[in-house]
Amino acid sequence: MGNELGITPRGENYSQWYTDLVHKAELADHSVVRGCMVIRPHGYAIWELMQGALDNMFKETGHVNAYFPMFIPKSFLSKEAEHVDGFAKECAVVTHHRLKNAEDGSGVIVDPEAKLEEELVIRPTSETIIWNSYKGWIQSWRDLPVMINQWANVCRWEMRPRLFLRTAEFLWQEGHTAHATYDEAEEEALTILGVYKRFAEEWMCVPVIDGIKSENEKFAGADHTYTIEALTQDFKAIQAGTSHHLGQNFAKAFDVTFQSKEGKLEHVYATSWGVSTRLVGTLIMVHSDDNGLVAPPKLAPVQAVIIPIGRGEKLEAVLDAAAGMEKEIRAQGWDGGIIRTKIDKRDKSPGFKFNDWEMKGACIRIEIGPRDLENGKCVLASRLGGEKIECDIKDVAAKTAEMLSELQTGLYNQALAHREANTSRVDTWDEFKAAFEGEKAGGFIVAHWDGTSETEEQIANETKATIRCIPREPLDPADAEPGKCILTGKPSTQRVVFAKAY
RNA sequence: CGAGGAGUGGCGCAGCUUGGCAGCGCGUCUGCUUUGGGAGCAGAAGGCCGCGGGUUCGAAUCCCGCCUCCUCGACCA
Repeated sequence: MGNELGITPRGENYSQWYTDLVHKAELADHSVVRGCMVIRPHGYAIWELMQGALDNMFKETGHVNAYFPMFIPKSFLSKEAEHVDGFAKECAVVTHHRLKNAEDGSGVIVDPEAKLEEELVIRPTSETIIWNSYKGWIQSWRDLPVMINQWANVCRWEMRPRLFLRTAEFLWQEGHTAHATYDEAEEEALTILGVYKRFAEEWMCVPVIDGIKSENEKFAGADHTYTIEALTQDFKAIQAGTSHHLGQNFAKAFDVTFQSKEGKLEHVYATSWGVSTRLVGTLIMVHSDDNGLVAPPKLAPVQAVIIPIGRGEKLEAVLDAAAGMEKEIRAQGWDGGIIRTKIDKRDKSPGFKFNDWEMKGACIRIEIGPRDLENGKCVLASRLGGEKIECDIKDVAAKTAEMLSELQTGLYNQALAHREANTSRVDTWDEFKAAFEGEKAGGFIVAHWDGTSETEEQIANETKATIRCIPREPLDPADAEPGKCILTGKPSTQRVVFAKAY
């Protein structure tokens, strides 16, 4: 830890800052199980808000929720060759179904007689088990499209976990759709990409580049993969969401066919798409500061915190006023809901509470004490900027709502400015290498590439930078002009986005 | 899997070199005073020093074996 009270500053050790913040803001703990985390109520509240917003968007675009088992027969994984290659190395496997007491009294052991006939893989993703079901549900063009989402946990046995960003078990949503035509599946993949981009930018205040993954980086088993990519404060890219067009790969692997209007038997076209609790990590990485969590108002568990100041008889009057304010602020509403408001009545000093709520990312802090009460005033401070402003008590609800709106746009603008300041174009290999060397190096580097996997691999080997995506819309019109590959000098049709990634 | 580091009250750590009453800070509990940027004083509770073995009159400390975690690599839909 940086010191007893605060957290390690970002400039001193960014990784440590992130870990300190997650702990001190009470978002999550490391579990006793390696690679797994305990998501604490304050962190889970952010995830619930994300779920709520995304779930609405999925339903508005025609999807329904369902739930499939977490255990997948091992044989299912081998049905799609690329898919198993992509996940085999990180699967947890269930081999037995019973424990028993050891005969020597040393404790509990796995009962060797309870071995499963077919081992079960704990889902790293659910394509295989879901497509097994779809086979039974889809016979005719009338059964299509199938547009199902599930909220679930998945397990990927990662070698190097990091709270929220990469854990062995994580929470996510995964959408799995089936369509009659390639074009329809393509439209679906892009619709979801749009949902993800809108969620990142409008809810999380995180500007993202949306684009298509290179062959090296695409999902195992996909025809092609779309992604949204964000930039952190330490100049690395975070893949924040992906939407895959699976073509007919899984339909062929699981033999899912339908009779078309013309009476022909055809394999269906598929998509899958997901975002995970990694979004919580992304949120932290993009916005938070040396005083703790900075949460965008739409996703902040506490949008306004009222801190009553005073003691004895005077405190009673202050608490009365605070209760009245809380009621008005909630009723005021913002963004189509109540303003999530809390009065901090803990027996702690005001200074402690100020710091504590900054750590936990409360958007607006409202101070009220005897001094204010006499004048009919209170003091407001936004989590961004933080300067105190005086406000009439009668106006506090309206002012709070106004400040939430300012914070929501302010955070987005700040993150966008950071991304723009750290997005650059280079045209020579020396410049390119230099861009990724040293402590503060990185950011998005927009450069020409000859389109081959070999070149991408060589670039990654020498610089650790990978192609984050080929943007759907050029970030700058000139990016769409042809040029020469940064490494090989061969012809390139357009610039692509490179970065070191989390 | 490779290289480093660390396991000692709830949390963070010192003590180990040179064996001799298990300590400190934070937190917790009690009381009094305090309250506009992490309050003060007084008192209290709380530990099988990661596990197993060895050396010794005596081991947190020395020796051997094992386990776990962290950091940095490698790996990574």
